[in-house]
This record gives sequence, structure tokens and C-alpha cells, in this order.
Amino acid sequence: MTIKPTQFEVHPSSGVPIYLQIIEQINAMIAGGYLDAGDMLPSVRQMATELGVNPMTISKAYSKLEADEVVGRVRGKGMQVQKLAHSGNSRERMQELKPLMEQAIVRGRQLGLNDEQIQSVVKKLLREYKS
Amino acid sequence: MTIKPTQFEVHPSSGVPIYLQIIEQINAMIAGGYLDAGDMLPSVRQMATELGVNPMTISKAYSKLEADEVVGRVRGKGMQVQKLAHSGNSRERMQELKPLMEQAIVRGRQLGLNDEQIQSVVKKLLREYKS
DNA sequence: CTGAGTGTATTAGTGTAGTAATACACATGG
DNA sequence: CCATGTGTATTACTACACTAATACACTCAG
Repeated sequence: MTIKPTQFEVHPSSGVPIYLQIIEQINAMIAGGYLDAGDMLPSVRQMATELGVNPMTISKAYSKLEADEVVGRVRGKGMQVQKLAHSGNSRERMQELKPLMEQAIVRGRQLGLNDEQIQSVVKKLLREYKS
Repeated sequence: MTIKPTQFEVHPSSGVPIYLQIIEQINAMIAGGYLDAGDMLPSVRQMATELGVNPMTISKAYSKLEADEVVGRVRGKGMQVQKLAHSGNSRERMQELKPLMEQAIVRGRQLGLNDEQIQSVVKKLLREYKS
């Protein structure tokens, strides 16, 4: 499914930088299966016009996604969602996930949640982001 | 166990703000059971001298921890680790954990990890931060 | 070739996060 | 009371993140 710029939403005064909001939405769309490998993203100018921001802001988001190997540049066309080609074995990738997951775990503990409750949150989210 | 400032470590040029490094270490110490309710934290000046930073930087970390209800101020004494008194029922607190956990899950998906691998990381961390 | 479509390098403006210097208010123990 | 210990309000400086304006390089369809 190729996505339209109207499916994006930004809140400039939310405190969260615009380019980050874009990145998060695209990542979530991919994780949730609304975007697949090969799909084209809206052009920088389309997106910029629709959202009322500067094209460079969108470009910055796309560049960061490209650096993360989430999307690729197609000469003269635009940005395309990449087929995920992961480097390193799964153990290394699990290791890479740890710092971020650790934050969440510590926060859960701080909230007084027990193991089961934390795992329940994880399971619920895994279902929501079914790939 | 009352903690000594020598047990803290900061890396000023790591990119991570000093006051955040302090916060993370204290949170981790509590989550890991090295600090319990009633324990005193090192004074602002002790900590500042030991780490070679300005007292205000430490104060900022402590203030943020106080806002999160992790520590409390004891007049003329210092900061003391609070007994966790959580507001809201567990369902609300689980809801509060979701945004942070969502980030981690999306990142895991982006790394090409499957449900079992993500849950495995969670379980490993839960063991490390046994309360 | 040309025109319209891509994304982007460069530059600049603005706000704010992070840190520090200083001086202050309050509590405790002698 | 006073000396010494808490934490902190205020102010200011600095670096950097974020956004935007502009101009440019490249590709494709005609």
C-alpha cells in the first residue's frame, strides 16, 4: 500500500520535533504492516505542503530513516521502503535492543509493576504491531 | 544500604547530559535493589565535588527525581529514597508504561526480531532488575 | 533538450537544554 | 546564637537542536 501525505499528522507545538513525529509515524506504519517493502513514501514537497512545514524538515526525517536503512533513495523518483536486511546475527540484534528496553523496564519497576504486568504490556503491544 | 558518591560515575563527553546520567543510575540502583526506601542519597555538594561538576547540576537531578516521587526532601538532612506510593490502579500505571514500551517494541521490530526474541530480552532484563 | 518532478547542500535564525557562579533560606547540633 | 550542614532560586553563558529560505544536482517523460 502506498501511503498518502494526508495520512500523516503533526502537532508543531507538542514539544516533539516535527521530523521525529514523521519518523515515528513511518516506523509505526511499517511495524504495524501498513507499509511494506517497495512502497513509496510521499514526496518531500507533497508532505511539506500538506503539513505546512518546510521541505527540508521532511528531508531530514527521510535522511534519518535512510541512515537507519528503513528507506532507500530511488533516483528521480523518491523514497522507497526497504526490504529489511539485518546485519549481525539475532543475538547481536537482541543486544542492540537492550538499552531501550532497559529504560522501559526500569520505568515499569518505578511504577510499581510486577513482572507479569510488565510482560502483559509487552504482549499487548506485540499484538498491536503484528508483522 | 546508604550509597556513597564514589559509587557513581559520569561521562561528561558521552553526549548524555550529566543530570540524566545521575537519574538513570539512581533509578537503576533502586530497581536493582541496591537502594531501598529510607536510604539517604549523597548530598548535593558531596556528589558535585566527587564528580567534578556544579552542585546545581546534581540538584537538578534530585529535583527531577523528587518530581517523579522517587526521592523526598528531608529538611536540613538531604534527600531520602521514598517508599513507593503509587497513584492510580495498576491498569492506569500499565497504561502509563505503554508509550516507552512502544518505542522499544517498534525498535525491536525494526531490528527484525520476532515476538519470542523480544520477549526473551524482556525476561532477561526482568531477571537483572529483580526487585 | 526541456520541463517538471525528485532529494539535498548550504546558510542562517531562533529557541532552549545543559551547565555553572553566586547568593540565599532553612535545619541541626553544639 | 552560630557554625555548618542541607537544597535551591536567580542569572547568565554556551552549545546545539530545530526549522526555514534559497539554490542546486539529478532523473525521467515528452
